[in-house]
Amino acid sequence: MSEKSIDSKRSDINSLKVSEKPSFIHAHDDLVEKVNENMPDEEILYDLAELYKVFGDSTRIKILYVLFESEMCVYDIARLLNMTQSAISHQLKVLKQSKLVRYRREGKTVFYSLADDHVRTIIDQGMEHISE
Amino acid sequence: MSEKSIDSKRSDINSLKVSEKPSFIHAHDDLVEKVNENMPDEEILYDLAELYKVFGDSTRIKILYVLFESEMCVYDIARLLNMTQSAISHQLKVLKQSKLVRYRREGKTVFYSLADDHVRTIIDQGMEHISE
DNA sequence: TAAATATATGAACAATAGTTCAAATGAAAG
DNA sequence: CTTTCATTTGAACTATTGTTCATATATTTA
Repeated sequence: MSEKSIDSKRSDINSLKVSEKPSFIHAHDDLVEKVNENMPDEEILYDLAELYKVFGDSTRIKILYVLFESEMCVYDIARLLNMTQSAISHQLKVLKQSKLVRYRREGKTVFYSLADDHVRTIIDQGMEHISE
Repeated sequence: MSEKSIDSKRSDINSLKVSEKPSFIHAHDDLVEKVNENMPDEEILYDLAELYKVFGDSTRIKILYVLFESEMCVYDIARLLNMTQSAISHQLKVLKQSKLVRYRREGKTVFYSLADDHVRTIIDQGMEHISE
């Protein structure tokens, strides 16, 4: 259980009076306080982690890579990745919820495509990192 | 079980002869074939997903945000995030293994800092995405 | 309306992962 | 070399998650 409390806005180290902290312990109060002030809200950091979770599965990464090149229907994505249509559909749902892909219906077929260009940038940077 | 087979290099849809595919099913063979040719190797896509998994936890995101501002020792990070020192140490290990942070020892204390600038770019892009 | 195709969904199962707790290292100071 | 502080590590527990299987929904056509 890692994503438990998203209600408390900030860490509360600053709410401790200096006098309550054991003085013999190595600690850099001024630095901690300064950094703490510049931290984004807990909720934003949580949402950010949720976004990266979506990228953190190789099936979804493959789907995104496929959509880099062309919009594609569910059945073709499944063939291309050699996976069941159900598995792909489940993952497309996740991608849809994160607004990373969009879709259009054409008769019985649903075509998926990339939602915006952040996806490319994020993946490009990741590629650079692992290529070092 | 999602990250099972990393040995097979590419999807094998193209190894099916056209005559073996049921003809009544909606499919776009030429498109699938073309996209398949441009797909990176399975292993690379797997590593990429592994990298994003590291970003996909709010504790680790917070640690990275802290290190944006300053190098910091384990104890102070734990105080700042209001978590146990052990939990932080476990997560720092993960970040270390992905080469996202580095550390230097000074006496009993270990200071952690960001490894390179890809981290900032990736997180900045993620921030942009969720801010829309 | 019934049949066929394309996609979506829900429950179940197995595997993964984050935190806690206890204990082990590592380094400096007495 | 024993004690103290800082960090690391391993095992256990729980929660989360990706796939499968069966079934449901949606759209077109006979």
